[in-house]
Amino acid sequence: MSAPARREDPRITRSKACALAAAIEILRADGASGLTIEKVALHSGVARTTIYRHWPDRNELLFDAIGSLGQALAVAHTSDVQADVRAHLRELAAALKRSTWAALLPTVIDASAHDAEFAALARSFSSARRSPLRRRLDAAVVAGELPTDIDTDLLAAQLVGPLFYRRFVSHQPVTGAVVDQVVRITLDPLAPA
Amino acid sequence: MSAPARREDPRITRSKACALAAAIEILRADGASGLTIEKVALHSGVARTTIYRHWPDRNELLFDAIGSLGQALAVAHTSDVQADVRAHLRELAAALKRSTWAALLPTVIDASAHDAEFAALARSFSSARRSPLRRRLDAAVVAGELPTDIDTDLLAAQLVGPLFYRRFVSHQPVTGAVVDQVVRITLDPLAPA
Amino acid sequence: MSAPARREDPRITRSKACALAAAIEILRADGASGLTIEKVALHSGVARTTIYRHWPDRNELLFDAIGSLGQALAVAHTSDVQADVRAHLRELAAALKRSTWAALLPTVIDASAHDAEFAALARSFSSARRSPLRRRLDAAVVAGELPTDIDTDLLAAQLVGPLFYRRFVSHQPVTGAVVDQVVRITLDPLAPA
Amino acid sequence: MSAPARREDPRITRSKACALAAAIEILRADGASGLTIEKVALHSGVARTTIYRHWPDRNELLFDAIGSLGQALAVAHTSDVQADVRAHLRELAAALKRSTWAALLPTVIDASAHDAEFAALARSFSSARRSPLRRRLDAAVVAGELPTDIDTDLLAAQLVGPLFYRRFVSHQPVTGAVVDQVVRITLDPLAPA
DNA sequence: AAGTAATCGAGACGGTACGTCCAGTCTTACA
DNA sequence: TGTAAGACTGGACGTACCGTCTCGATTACTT
Repeated sequence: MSAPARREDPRITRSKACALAAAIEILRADGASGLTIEKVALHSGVARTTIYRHWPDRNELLFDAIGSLGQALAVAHTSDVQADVRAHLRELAAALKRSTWAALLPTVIDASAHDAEFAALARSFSSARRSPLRRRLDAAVVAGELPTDIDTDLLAAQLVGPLFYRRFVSHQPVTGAVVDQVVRITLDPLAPA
Repeated sequence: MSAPARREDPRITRSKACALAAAIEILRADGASGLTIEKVALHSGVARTTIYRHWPDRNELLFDAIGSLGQALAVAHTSDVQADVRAHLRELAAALKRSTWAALLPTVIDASAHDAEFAALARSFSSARRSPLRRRLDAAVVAGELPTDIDTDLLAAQLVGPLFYRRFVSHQPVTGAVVDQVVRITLDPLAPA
Repeated sequence: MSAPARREDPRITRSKACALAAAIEILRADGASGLTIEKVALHSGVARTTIYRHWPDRNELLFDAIGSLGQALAVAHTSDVQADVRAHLRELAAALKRSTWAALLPTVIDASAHDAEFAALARSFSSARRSPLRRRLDAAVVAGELPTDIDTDLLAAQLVGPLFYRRFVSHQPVTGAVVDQVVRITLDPLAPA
Repeated sequence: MSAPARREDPRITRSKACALAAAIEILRADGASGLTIEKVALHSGVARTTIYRHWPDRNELLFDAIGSLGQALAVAHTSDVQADVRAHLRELAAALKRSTWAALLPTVIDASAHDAEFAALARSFSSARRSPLRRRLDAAVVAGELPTDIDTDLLAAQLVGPLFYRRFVSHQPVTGAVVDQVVRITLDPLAPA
């Protein structure tokens, strides 16, 4: 929001950036359990000591590295909710399949179970990601495309939940057909007669 | 497939049982990241060496400890699918809230992302858990309570997915109202006219 | 020996004085191994950088701090060498027991073994300290109180050496009786008949 | 005294011996301040962890390394005290000049000032070294070669003290002439008429 | 009195060593 | 033979200082 009163020492900026980049790289390659301060120092050229100067411990670095990853997907606002939602879920399905974000989500989820800070991160992550969809649904309610007696936040969960479930719990593919059935069964009946 | 030529040495049985019990205990208390061979040895009285004799490494022990936990929930078979499903989801919601199984699921999910063996475990876990529900839905299709042109496996995911999503991803409560809306929106329209 | 071309910047003077004072303080409290640039900076309020500006490294600071400590003991010049020497050795014994100088001497000795500069410091230290005694002995030779065929420098060592030995090597007390026997055995037979 | 109830695990014996040997080697080369667990591990091939298993910290290892060094010099027992003492002091002078023991003595002395354990080591060191000389002097007293009203322990200090003083404090050479004057001035007058 | 230069504090940086914890392998001695 | 006990190598942890290095912000001197 507001610009920092004074700008950060460029050396700090540089060190942090280097370390973070290396951390993300390692994360991508070896997963969260492979993220080691030692390795980050080696790969980034930043001294171990310096890394500790900026992140109190391994977890904080992991946290930051993951935190610098989330990127919400936009949702189109045409006159057809179902089409908009379907398009969004297709993008989500693709992201779940390929993105680094999806690859690290299990780690975040697991860490959330034991660490309050991570839980907050995870929450903000998912709510930021969910909110575009939810806003679209709210708009649909306003537009009379959906009934008013409905919890749109939960509805959003009903739309994306099955995709997450198949991706992470049942380890089944998230195909276009899957998206289609989810959207059809969930939204079709809600459309005004 | 053939029965073991000789019954297992009772000492081995004992050592394994002790170690596993201690492992589960620790898992419950400190989470998966706190599961240390060292600690298991200490708490169980079984020597570190012995543990290594029965489990090649920490992960295998973790695997076994978690594997000895899964317990599928039964689904009633009355004449009312919706009621049966609703009851099942309520139990699931409760399990998600309180059970050790739910507490360790994130760990399994995370481990699955990096370890094929864990992925298999997770898959079998979830399919075993999902199958009673799926069988109930299949029965409903046969009974004409649900249309035939539907992927019941995916339908099951649509029913449980939102619950998992709220529990682990968005960290929102999984209340009775949640279950109700999910069941209503998903199954109501599928009921025969 | 020539006066500095220009007076030193008062800020430098102040910084040096503060740092040195703090260094001596720490030396007294924690011994030489506890003397840390970091601590000096903290205790003195002088920045670490500034300290490094005036002393190339930790050893130089240690060197200066110790160097600002030496203080030769005077020797009386009455007509009785033995009495004068005895009085001097008594003072020395007291200094060995209590003074900061004595507390730090082992450090100087040790450092001397590895560092030429320290060795020079130690040498000048001890020779400055020894010289009053030696001058008194020389005077005694001139006065005919001692034979002329004697190495007075070594004789001085024979007088003070046993005291140092007991203080630092054998860790035995240096009492008045000790001083008495040393003086008696060493100087008595040298007196003219 | 008593043989250990059970003999030590040969692996321990080996590890300790290797580490200690490397430590002494390093001590000889770099002095006590250069003795680093890291270096010992590297040079000895013994793992750092193992070293810590046997010595709680760097100081203990230093202690042991130095402690395994002391070796008292014998004193001859002919009918001539002065000659015996002179020979002994000559050997001592040589040891002071060349031996590892002498090279490390300043470190021991310094450490003794701050560490009670080291002080004890130093004391036992020097008393063991001094005792042969003292015994010789005692024998001389019994034999009537020396007066009975004399503290032989202090007399020993009077003989060796000047040598230590010149070696470590005044950094002057300890020549044969030095030994001669010390013996002559100290013992000559004590001889029976 | 203003302008220049020296000195200062604050603290980031790459390093070395510390002492700790745990992993996974191994050896020895006991039932 | 299997187990308990525990030593071993090895990797990473997080901490404390080291000595070097920018940076503005004073503070002293100079014209």
